[in-house]
Amino acid sequence: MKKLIDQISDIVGEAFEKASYDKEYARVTLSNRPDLCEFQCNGAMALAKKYHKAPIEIAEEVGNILKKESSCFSMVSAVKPGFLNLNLSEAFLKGYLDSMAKEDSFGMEKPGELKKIIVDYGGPNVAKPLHVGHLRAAIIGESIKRIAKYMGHEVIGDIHLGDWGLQMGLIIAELKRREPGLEYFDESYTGDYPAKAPFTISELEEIYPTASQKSKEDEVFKEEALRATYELQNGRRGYRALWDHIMRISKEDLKKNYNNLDVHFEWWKGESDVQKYIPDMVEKMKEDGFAYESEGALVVDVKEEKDTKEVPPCMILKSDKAALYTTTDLATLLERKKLFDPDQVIYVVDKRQEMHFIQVFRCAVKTGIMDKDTRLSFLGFGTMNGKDGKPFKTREGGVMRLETLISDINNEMFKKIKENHEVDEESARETAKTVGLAALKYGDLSNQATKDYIFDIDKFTSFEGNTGPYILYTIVRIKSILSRYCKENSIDEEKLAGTVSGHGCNKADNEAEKKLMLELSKYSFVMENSFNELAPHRLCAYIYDVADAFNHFYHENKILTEEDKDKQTGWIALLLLSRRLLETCIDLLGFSAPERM
RNA sequence: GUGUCCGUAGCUCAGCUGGAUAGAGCAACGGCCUUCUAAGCCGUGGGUCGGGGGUUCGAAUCCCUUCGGGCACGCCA
Repeated sequence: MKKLIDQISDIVGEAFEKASYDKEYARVTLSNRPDLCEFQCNGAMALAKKYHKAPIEIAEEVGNILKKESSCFSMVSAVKPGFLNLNLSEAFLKGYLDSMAKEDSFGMEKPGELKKIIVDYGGPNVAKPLHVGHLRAAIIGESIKRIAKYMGHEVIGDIHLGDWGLQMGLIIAELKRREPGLEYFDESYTGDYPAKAPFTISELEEIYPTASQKSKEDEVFKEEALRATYELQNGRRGYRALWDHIMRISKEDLKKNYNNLDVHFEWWKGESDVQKYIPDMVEKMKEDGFAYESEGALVVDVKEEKDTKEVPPCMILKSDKAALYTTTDLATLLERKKLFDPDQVIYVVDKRQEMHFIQVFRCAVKTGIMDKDTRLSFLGFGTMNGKDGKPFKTREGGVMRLETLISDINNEMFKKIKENHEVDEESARETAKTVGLAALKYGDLSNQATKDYIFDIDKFTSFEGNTGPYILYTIVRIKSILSRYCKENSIDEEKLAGTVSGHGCNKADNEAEKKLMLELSKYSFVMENSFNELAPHRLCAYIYDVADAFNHFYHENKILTEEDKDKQTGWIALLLLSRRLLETCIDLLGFSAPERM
């Protein structure tokens, strides 16, 4: 089904043609003056010069044709300089919404070309707890992934673990100092290693920062860590066994934490998975003449003529011949090409890494790791700041763990729920979790991803105004009316949609009802837009508008006590559509609504 | 220094490929609960869109310049 705005543009376009004007100028947009009209076409003003005619004349001409020949507008008027103002007829709007209600995805057309897309988000390091720095990648990435899937693309989310390199050596070295007697450190040991790890996740989380700090102060220890890293990477049995333990325990913990955020990855790949590609990849770059030595390191030039600034060469190997971040990212692309052959890879990463990814993308294309027509997208997000405008910290100045943040929010929500209603402990806890997650995610996603934003726990948990809880509250209201309606009329709730589908919505008979219907009709337009721009905040703004329109409608019309049963049925159909649409949208944002709150 | 992003109401943010009187939320003030959840609704006040030029019939939006801030600029990830 064509988007409403396109349908109208087509109709206006025909009128343009009939008046022998170029129909390219007939594009209709949403009105920026809702007090004057619902839609507008500004084409007449742009055409004036071309046809040497006053814009208002053109607008009037086209307007007259529309008035005569089209039944889909309830108002057509040409105004002042040359605006063509349009209001949709109630019958046309009803027809459009009824089609939306019947079709999959509310009639949104799938893109002509379905793509294979990898979304790279997450990027946590093993053995380190998730902290607020990981939050944005998880929230934004998950939403982008869900939206892309919804559009019909084949999408894979990859966590891309930081599970290789010095950090692992540090942990092993520190462990060796603490418990040198363990069999993992005995090189003559040939038996099987224990199935149980010699540490818990909380010990692991303490070991890493300790070791990291120590390596900065203690040269000898640093040497040990480097050596352990080297030995691990060269397959020392005991170290490999320890690494396996670290990975297993960490992944388990990560999974638990990401599950709490309702964030899920299709691939749990990491840096370690692609090490095997590196030697051949580097060798080929040398053979093909792309990689050369510079200041002892192996680099590939990636600067281009159109650059406005200096783009340093992409470093493949350090002067000590060790691989680095860039190398691993290139090898990762190589593997992705091999395993999935994506049309697009979207990196949801801190925007400070932009230069690095420019280098990697260019190098990958230049050296033939990726095809030229594969789209490599960098979605850089801004920093999460505290109320003081500086990077978010705990009161003590440390990094706040994600777990702490989530439980703080949930507790605050729980308190609020208990204050508002009499509910039992267990269901209040459950609701608090659902509402808390919505508050957190909506608070993040409603801001433009690329900008820094102020993370204000008080604001998010106050849940008044433009917040996740407000959206949920609206949905809960709708659900509540629908279930009462079913009870009063002895209808099985499951079958309600079928019962009213023949009737459909009403031809709006009041301003509030029409406003809601108009908002709902924008759905496909907004959805496409937020995918094309990788902008979940557009979806947030939209559902806020829908919720706002619904609440207005709710206060203007008493649905359950309406005596005109025909009208009431139409409203129920409208509510069903509103609920389904809102629930679809919040699912794409990564949260859900409770039954009551 | 070079590059890049940002600067919109007291605060936090929107503003679609330039369009008619710049919008929300919070905070402030005033209304609305015997009727579908008041986590709601309605209303009032609050802005020379950092400054200055330019392009255009028309600029918060495009270009230039200037001021202020964030960030990035070869062996960390």
